[in-house]
Amino acid sequence: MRIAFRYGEKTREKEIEGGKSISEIIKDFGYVDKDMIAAKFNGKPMDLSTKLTEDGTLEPIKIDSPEGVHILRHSGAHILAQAVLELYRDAKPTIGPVTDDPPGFYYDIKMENVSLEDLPKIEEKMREIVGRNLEVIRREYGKEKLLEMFKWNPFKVELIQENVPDGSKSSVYEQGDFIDFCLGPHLPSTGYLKAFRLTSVSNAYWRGNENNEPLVRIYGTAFPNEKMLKEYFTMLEEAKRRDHRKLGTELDLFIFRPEYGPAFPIFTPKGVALRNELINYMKSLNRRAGYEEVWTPHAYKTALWDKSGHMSHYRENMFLMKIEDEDYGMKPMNCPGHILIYQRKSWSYRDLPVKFSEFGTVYRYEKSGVTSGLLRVRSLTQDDGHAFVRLDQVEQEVGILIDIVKEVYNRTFGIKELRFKLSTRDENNTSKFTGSTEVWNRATEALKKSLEGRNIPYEIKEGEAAFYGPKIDVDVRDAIGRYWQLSTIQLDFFMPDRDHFDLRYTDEKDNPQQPIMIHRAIYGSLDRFMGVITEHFAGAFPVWLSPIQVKVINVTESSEEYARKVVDILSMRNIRVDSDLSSETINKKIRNTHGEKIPYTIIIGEKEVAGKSISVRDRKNRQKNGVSLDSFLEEMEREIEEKALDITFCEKQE
RNA sequence: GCCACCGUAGCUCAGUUGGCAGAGCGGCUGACUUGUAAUCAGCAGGUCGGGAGUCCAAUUCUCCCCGGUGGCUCCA
Repeated sequence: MRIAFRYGEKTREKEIEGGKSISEIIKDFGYVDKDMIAAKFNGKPMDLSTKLTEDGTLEPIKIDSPEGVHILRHSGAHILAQAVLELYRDAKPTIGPVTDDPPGFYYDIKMENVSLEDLPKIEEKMREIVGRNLEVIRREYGKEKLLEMFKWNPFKVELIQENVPDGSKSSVYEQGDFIDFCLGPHLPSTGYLKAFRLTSVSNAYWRGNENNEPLVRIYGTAFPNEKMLKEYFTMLEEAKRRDHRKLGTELDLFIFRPEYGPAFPIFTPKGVALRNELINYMKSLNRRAGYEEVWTPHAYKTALWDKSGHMSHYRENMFLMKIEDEDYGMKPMNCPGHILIYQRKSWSYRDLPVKFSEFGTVYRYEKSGVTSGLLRVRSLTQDDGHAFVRLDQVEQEVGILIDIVKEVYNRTFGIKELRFKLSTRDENNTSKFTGSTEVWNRATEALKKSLEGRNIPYEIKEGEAAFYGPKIDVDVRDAIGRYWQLSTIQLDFFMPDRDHFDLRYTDEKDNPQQPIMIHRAIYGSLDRFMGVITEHFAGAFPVWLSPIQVKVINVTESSEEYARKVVDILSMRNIRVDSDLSSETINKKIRNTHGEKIPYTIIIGEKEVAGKSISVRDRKNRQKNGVSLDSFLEEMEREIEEKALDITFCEKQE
């Protein structure tokens, strides 16, 4: 057979006798590399032990390549399962995949519960197995034989039944006494797994369904070398320091009182300062985009929620109550309120689009297990808005919104990593979606065009549209690498229709028409957004957002009066200023102001009093002495006005 | 919601054969008057998440609640 061998830029070709293994063939080419753990044959990853019988191209897979790491981790999962089986005889491994996010692997195992303290023991057993350097052997068997081999493990039996067609063969991987039903490929031997660690233990259900058997999920990760493993854990610790729950407490932005309201955030003065800045900024963007601000109540009779469809589609997430023998519901969404405002008069096609915005606080019952800090809560304030548009206006309106999303995230907040998702109707299951195919298609096309016209890469999530229309969602990562949905742009043909609110406008031929509603939020939820930016900035907010923008500290009592004067001037200029004029040492005061991540600290001592000046220190430890208060104010007001991401006063030349 | 782990002062955490509850930070008071990342001393602060049980005795053991954290199909 004819084999081409490619590494790097070079390709060589040779006639090879059929039936030789990949590692033998590669050796024939004179290639030796101890980091090679597998190879691609015609682009498909395979074990080094695979025997080739046909022509093709071979390429080595090195342990530090993306494919190599994947194989490494997959073998890590197998070694984990082997270790568990050696320690817990009754354990029954189920599935053990590689995960990208977090980078690593897990194995779901039916076994007695283990805690974090058990992990070192399992890890040690894994090291022992690695030390044995067991050869990893791939074997193929027919379905009957596989079922026989795994009859002790009902989960594997189920997997075999499901994945191996009758009469066909599939593979298992064997290392020492351990054997697993698996497609592979894997490391040549267990000794290649050098840098790994078990990270956590959790719980999952067979096939992710809570009605199925609970399984113990053990997480681990592996890297090509110790150095990369260490770096990964350093990065994780850094992420923990950025956790908004920790920073929120330290910086005094919000509190929770779970005994009175689990997952109901309470915002303190500093948190509200930040929140108000976010709100004011979004209000200006909304005005620019033609949204008129409105305000609607927090509760309505359920009659409204019946009409909007929430009572039938969203009931289990609603806070319901009875008042004077009438049923009421806290609002889970603002849209019906905005519809009432639309309905107050009649509209011509010339009036559209009609757009309303509201910082509307909504209440949603979330299952207790899914709430998380500010990122998933039960009372949240949306920067909500609804546009009532004609079908021919959808593309333009959505385009305006996408531009705002980009401006807000990329430019103003410096968040580059956005994930756009287009959720569409599942064509094979149209029953759960309302409206005509034609309208769906045209609307979905309009969303696509708005994205593609701006060269925005996006994922299509088929079947994940809301029942009332397709949508674009934007996700952002948190400190631990989890994605959270923030912005959303949703099309809705459902609430305006005859069965619901029967919205109208009059077209150019004097016929009644139904507008399409666009539900949109840029921050999504202010609460979640605050959590995300707290982690993004690691609590060191740009000046315009900082709850405290400047702190004034004095060196001794003799400079107190002058310091107070500086504080007064700053606060008259609408700067959020704090001061520490106590008898603590200057060292301590500086330390504190750094801990509070305050952008600028003004230091007042005898020299400043004498020179009618100030000294400014920023949170990056830079300092400018003896400058005028005016020049500082001017620069700071510029930073606030421009929403500058960086603090630069102290780096400017005199 | 389900499962695992966890719950001690405002915050971070100690506290083992079950025997009167601790530290640091923060707060308050006083002394000190300090020039660039923790001055010193004293004081206050806890139903050991809540309830029930076992025991002479429970923060500690058992059970039930309430919360928090992580996870709940990235398939073999």
